[in-house]
Formats: sequence, structure tokens, C-alpha cells
Amino acid sequence: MTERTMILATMSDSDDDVPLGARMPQAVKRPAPKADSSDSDDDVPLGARMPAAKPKPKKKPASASKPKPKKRKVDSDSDSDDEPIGSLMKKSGGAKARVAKSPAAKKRKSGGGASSPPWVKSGAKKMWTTLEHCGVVFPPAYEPNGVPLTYDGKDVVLLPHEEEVANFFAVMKDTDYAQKDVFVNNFWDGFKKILRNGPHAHIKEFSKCDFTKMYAWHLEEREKKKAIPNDEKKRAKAAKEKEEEKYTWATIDGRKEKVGNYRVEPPGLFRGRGEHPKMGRIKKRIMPEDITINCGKDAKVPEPPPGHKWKEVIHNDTVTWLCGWNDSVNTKDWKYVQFGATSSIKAESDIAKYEKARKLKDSVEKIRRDYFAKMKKGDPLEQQLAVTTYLVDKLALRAGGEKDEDLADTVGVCTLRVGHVEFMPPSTLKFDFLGKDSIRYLQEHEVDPLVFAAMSKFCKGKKPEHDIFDKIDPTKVNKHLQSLMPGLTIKVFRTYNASYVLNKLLREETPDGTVMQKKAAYDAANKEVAVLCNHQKGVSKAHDAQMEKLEDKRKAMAKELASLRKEKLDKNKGKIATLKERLAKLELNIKMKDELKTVSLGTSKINYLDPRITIAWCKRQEVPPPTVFTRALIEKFNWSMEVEPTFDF
DNA sequence: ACGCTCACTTAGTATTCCTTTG
DNA sequence: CAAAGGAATACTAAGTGAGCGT
Repeated sequence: MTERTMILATMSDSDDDVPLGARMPQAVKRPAPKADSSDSDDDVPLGARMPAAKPKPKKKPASASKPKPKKRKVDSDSDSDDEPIGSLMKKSGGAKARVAKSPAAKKRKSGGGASSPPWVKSGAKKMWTTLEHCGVVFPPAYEPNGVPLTYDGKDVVLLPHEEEVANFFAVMKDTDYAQKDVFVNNFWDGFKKILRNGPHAHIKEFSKCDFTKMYAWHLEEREKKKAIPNDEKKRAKAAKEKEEEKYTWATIDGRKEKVGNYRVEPPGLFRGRGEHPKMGRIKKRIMPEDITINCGKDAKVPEPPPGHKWKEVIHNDTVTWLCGWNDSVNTKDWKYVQFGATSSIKAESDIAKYEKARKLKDSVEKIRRDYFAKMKKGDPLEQQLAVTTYLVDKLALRAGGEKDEDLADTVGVCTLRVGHVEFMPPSTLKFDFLGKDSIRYLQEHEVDPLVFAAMSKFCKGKKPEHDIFDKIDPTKVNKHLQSLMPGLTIKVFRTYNASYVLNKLLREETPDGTVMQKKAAYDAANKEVAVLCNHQKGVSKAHDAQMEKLEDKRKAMAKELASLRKEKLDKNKGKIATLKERLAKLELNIKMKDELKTVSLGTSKINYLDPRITIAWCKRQEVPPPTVFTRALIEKFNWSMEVEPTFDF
């Protein structure tokens, strides 16, 4: 029995066994965006940057999207990423704005002076004075292997850039992605465009393509790699590390600090989560010419690879990123190289986050009084503010901003639709929707009768696909929250809730006993937080087999115990006692393993739980911190290690 | 007020590493 | 010593929210 079944009495057990990627669709589905094969911008070889200019039809009219009475971003601009660059340049916003403002800019600025460089926002806070780093590491160039694609029964050796893309697809044969039409179609569209103007343009039908040889080659390579002796692997790894060492550090205000993701993302097929309309699109190879470098104006500019140059070098001291580039699939997304989790810049913002959450403790009663008052006698907008705040407070839901249609259809509190909630009188609500990462939120909660009534009212006369909270959005909720506590936003409630619950449970539920037992209590508290925040993970492929094995072990042990008992011999008493104990331990183990199979403890540990709660508990209970924190976590939370044992969140 | 971009946090999964087991 | 199993780390997608321009 899983925790989720405990929470949700009516939930059927079988739901927990759904394999990754096959999680149930949400109760209400927005009409799927029409496939749009006119996307035009991926039709160039990887690495070649400028697509041919090409007119492009608009996607479906807004009316085809879900019949939502209120504004939803019309899709026109989600298409813009597919428009020829030339036309993009004329429009405002996005990557091109950044490009446009670049070259003019070698102007002075920072403190208070006259004119600012174009990258400096007026109100932004200065984050550093000096910043120096070595830039990024690029993935190795593609090495052609000459393994053919079989087309219509005949082997075809592709050009290197064609072969590379074919391999992206071939190696994914045994993933769930390969079974999804959207993924395959997107890949195929991209691949066709790559072949289109080359010698293999005759490859026109997916059904005639056979990637088996490429896949087999990939498996062989994998085996070869595995067969390399261990010490040789180690040596190669050490050599690589040495080569990359300099990229792992950056110097900010004179301090040498760890860089996070200094490696440029390699090309491949986009692996969007859930029903992402763009899954399978080709992620292009990022070139130095795509990369913007941010460093101090007096710093040594990192060397681009020989024969290349950076797209741009800027000196923006109001941001903390070191390098950045535009994502080729989700073209308005930026990818950044940031400082690592152990850096002081991240530590500082972590501390600020937890201190803000602690401050919420002082305001939360006021906020609760406020939302109950507004529920009773507010105008409709105020009532919606009140109810969303209630849900954020009690259930720790996410904000839920409007999303473009070229993204998976997921929701948060402000975007909940009527079909996502089931009313179970007298006052229980059953939620069933897809949240961040398309993770299903399926929980029942008894709510205050006022909330139940207000929700009923909001849903009345609406269709399942209509928004419940049609008068508000996260900005409005946050504005309201900030009127009650400066700096308060929706997401603070998740941090507050998670840390508050951990603090409370650790104080109330830690048993006297061994470190192991205390650790079990910690994990139990951690688990409660994970369930609250709906942090899930896929069930590992081996889970069932592992459970079966454990079950066999349990049976064998129980049998042995029974036979020992039957003998009724005095000398067996000790044996029976130890065996009983071992059996109990095993049973507990089995139970925990099953309960945790879909629950992810790590996410809350890394992002939501004030480490000072944990460290103070460790001190009080004489539990060494490495019992509950990994080495990386200890480093990340270095700033919390000197906390007083009496620390209370 | 609204739409949109930018920067940064939060998230699940893939891969690697380390330990245990047979 | 290899294979299995599980923990830890690496990776990158997907959120939030400030702040800008209109």
C-alpha cells in the first residue's frame, strides 16, 4: 500500500504500477494543438545556422484552442520561432532583441554614472565587481562511423551530418519516446529536412527506414566501452578531468568558486516531458558563435576554440551567469552557465529563501484571517484570491502561470480547470491534474466548508475545460500576498510548508534509539514533505523483481521460524528471537521500499528543507550529518553547519 | 494591465560510481 | 571478480516571478 493510497482512499492501487511515461492522462485535456508540419526552421544541417527564408502559415486560430473565456496567449508567437530569421529581426523581443542591442555597446556604466550599456536594466541590483572565468567546454565533434541506414531494403551510407542525426534516433529505439508518434514525427520532419537538399533526398518514407544496423552498432560500442579495463577507464577520466579543470572554476570578487554546468549541451533529440508537442525535434549543435560570454570588463576574456569567435562578450554585473546561449528547440529559452551549488552566490540566495520562509511564520495567521474574511464577504475577485491563497497555504500547490500552446499542458493553482476537481460532499475536494513535469497530482483533501462552497460557485455553469479562477493569475495573487507581507510570493509557501512540517515532525517523532532508528524517523518526516509537495519518481524497471525476491526471502524466513517453533525445543528460544527480529526488520524494509517506490525524497532535501533544521536535529540527536546528507549536500549546505542545536524553524 | 523576456530555482531522469553479493 | 543493486551525481527540462515595454 502506498502513501498515496493512504491519502486517497479511493485511488486504485494499480495506478501506482503504471510504468514511467504511461502515467494517466489528466482528467481534462485541452484540445491538442494541431500538428504543424510547416515548421521550417530546422531544415538546415546541424551547425549551419541560417535557414532559408520561407513564408509560414499561422497555426490554428485562437478559436481552435480550448474554449476558455479569458485571454490565452494566441499562438501566433509560438510559431515565430519557426519563422525565417530575417523576419524575426524586424520584430521585437526575444533573442533578437538581445542580438540587436549588442554591438553598439562598449559603453561604460555600472554604479551611478550616465548612460548604461544596453544589457543593464535600470533597477537591477549589482551582483559583483570582478568576474573572470574560462568559458565553456564543447562536446566532441561527431565522428562518422559509416554504418548505413537501411532504406527500402538497401543500405545507404549517409553523409556525416545526416548520419549523426539518424544515430540520435537509432539509439533511442528502446526508450518510451521511440513509441510516441509525436516524437517520431518531429524527428522525421527534422531528418527529412536535413536530407532534403543532399544526395539522399530520395529517403522520403519513414516506414521504409530501418535503423537496426545503427542501433546494433551502438550496442556494440557500448559493450566495447564496458570491456575497457577499469584502471584504463580511470586514467581516461582523470585525464579528462585535468583537461577540464580550469573550466570548473571562476573568480568572482577575488574569490575562486565552483562553476556548475560548464559543459555545452550536446546535440540530440529534444526529450520533453509529458505530452510535449516538440519532443523529438532536433537540438542543434551549439557553436561558439552561438554563445554569449559575460565577464568583468577588465577580466581576461575566455578563449574561443581556435578559428571561432563568441557571439558576443558582455559585462553585465547585474546577473550571475557566466555564459549563455539560445536553445534551438524552445527558441525563447536561454541556457546559462551558472555558479555551482557550493558557491557563495548560491548559498546567499538559499539563506535568503529560507529566511523569507521563516518570516512567513509570523504573518501566516494574519494571512489566514484575511482569506477567510474575503471568502465570506469579498467580491468575486477577492474570493478567488482568497481561495487560491488557501490552496497554496494548505496544499502547497504551485502558482500555475499561463503557458504557450507549444508546451505540455500542465497546470498549477491559478490555471486549474473545472474538470480537475471533483466535489465530494460535504467538504472534500478530489484533485486530479498534471503539474510541473507532467507529474500527476491526485489527492483528496477535506477543505474548509467556505472553500468548498466558494469552489462550487466558481465552477457553476462552466464546462470542464474552463478555468476555475477566471479573474486572477499568479501576478495578482502575488501582489495581494505582498500587501500582507513584503516579498511574499506563492512559492514561498512551499518552502515554508516543507520546512515547517519537517521541523515539527522531527521534534515530535524522533524516537530514542539507535542512529538507524533516528534516521528512519528522519526519512519518514522527509517522506511526508515529499508527499505534500507531490515529489514523485518513476518506478524502477527492476522494482517488481526486487520486491518478489524480498518476498521470497520473507516467506523462507517465516517458514523457518514456523518450523523452529514447531520443534518446541528450549534451545531454540534464542534462535527464534533473533529470527523474529530479522523477520520484522525485513518486513519493515519491504514495506518502506514499496511505500517509497514512487516518492522522491531528494527534491525536498535539495530545494525545500532548511538545512539548519536537519543539522540542529543531528546535533541534538547525535546523528552524524552524513547519515542524512550526501557529500554534495553537506558541501552545498556548508553555511548551515554551525547552527545552534536549539535552532527552531 | 497586459504580454513577454530574462534570470534564476526547482524537477525528474540518465548515467556513473560504489558497495554488496554470489 | 563480475554482476547486481542502490546511492550519488550529472544533466537539462520546466517552472516562478521581476521588470520591461506597450
